[in-house]
Amino acid sequence: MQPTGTSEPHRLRSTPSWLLTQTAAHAGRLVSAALDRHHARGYHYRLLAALDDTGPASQADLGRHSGIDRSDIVSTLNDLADRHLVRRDPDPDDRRRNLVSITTAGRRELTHLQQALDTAQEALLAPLDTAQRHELVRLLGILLTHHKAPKG
Amino acid sequence: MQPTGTSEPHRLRSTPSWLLTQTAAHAGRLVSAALDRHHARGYHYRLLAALDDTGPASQADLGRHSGIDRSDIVSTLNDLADRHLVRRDPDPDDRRRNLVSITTAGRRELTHLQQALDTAQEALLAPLDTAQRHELVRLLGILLTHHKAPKG
DNA sequence: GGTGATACGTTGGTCGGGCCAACATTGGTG
DNA sequence: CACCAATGTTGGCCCGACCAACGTATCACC
Repeated sequence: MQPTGTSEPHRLRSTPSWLLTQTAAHAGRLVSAALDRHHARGYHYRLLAALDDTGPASQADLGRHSGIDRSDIVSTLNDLADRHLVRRDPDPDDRRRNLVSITTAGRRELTHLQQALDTAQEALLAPLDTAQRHELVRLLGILLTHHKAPKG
Repeated sequence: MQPTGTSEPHRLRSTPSWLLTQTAAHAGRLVSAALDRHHARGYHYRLLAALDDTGPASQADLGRHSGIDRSDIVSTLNDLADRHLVRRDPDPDDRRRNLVSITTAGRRELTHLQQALDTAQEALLAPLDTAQRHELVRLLGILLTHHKAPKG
């Protein structure tokens, strides 16, 4: 691979943050395309997934769980509620909170999104064998854990 | 990994694209903060780095080289030119092209940005040992190569 | 040599994800 | 009771990644 025409500067090619953001961009394109076919975006999936994992929860909790800002939760939830994939009921025990729960249709939709996502993962990781995939996930997991709990 | 309080859904935690985009987000925050101290953004660094690597080049070539859209090259180059970090001269051999070259001040600025970025990389990769860092870079490189040359 | 396709720089948008500030309401604690 | 913290919501901002369109210039082909 000589400096033939159009490859990245080696300066960037060996910069971890560049590799990360670029690979993430590719991943994002695959994921967006997959979700788009179901008229959904990343936030929609994330919220449904979080909801399915935790059961009914307040919007603030959902936000913390999925890494989405409180304010972004609102509009995403509006979308999902409009399509009846989610229900928003006042929490009787704390009138500040909304108790958000996933509906049957929501769970069904989540299944579809999940399938689409799984396919996208496969496309993303195509050039890696099983061991490499696990190693990648492991390394990324270490980084993620480290940078989200800096207090330790 | 028990459902302890406020961690991500395991569903997401084992999804490569999620790990990638989240880690990339953390990386992006570190990098942005580092560049911000020099009043620069990612595009500024990328362009300077590409320019320093390739030598004087047309905007289109710079775009291909750095993965930045032609249209975004324009405004970024405007910024850099305003600060005299870059020069834009008409290419005598092809009057469609601008020949963009990095100035001495630009090269000096690039050095500063590079130092800031190196520090950010270190912070980003802190929890990984040397072997793990290399492995991560290697795996990401494989993915990147694969997804940018789908013809192979 | 003329003509049609292609490349270039530029303008002016769009979109998604990640943020932040502010405010009213409600809850807990001194 | 007074105060502070949390919640939902509105309305904004930024950055990176794109896309369509246009005028100008160049190239390839007949």
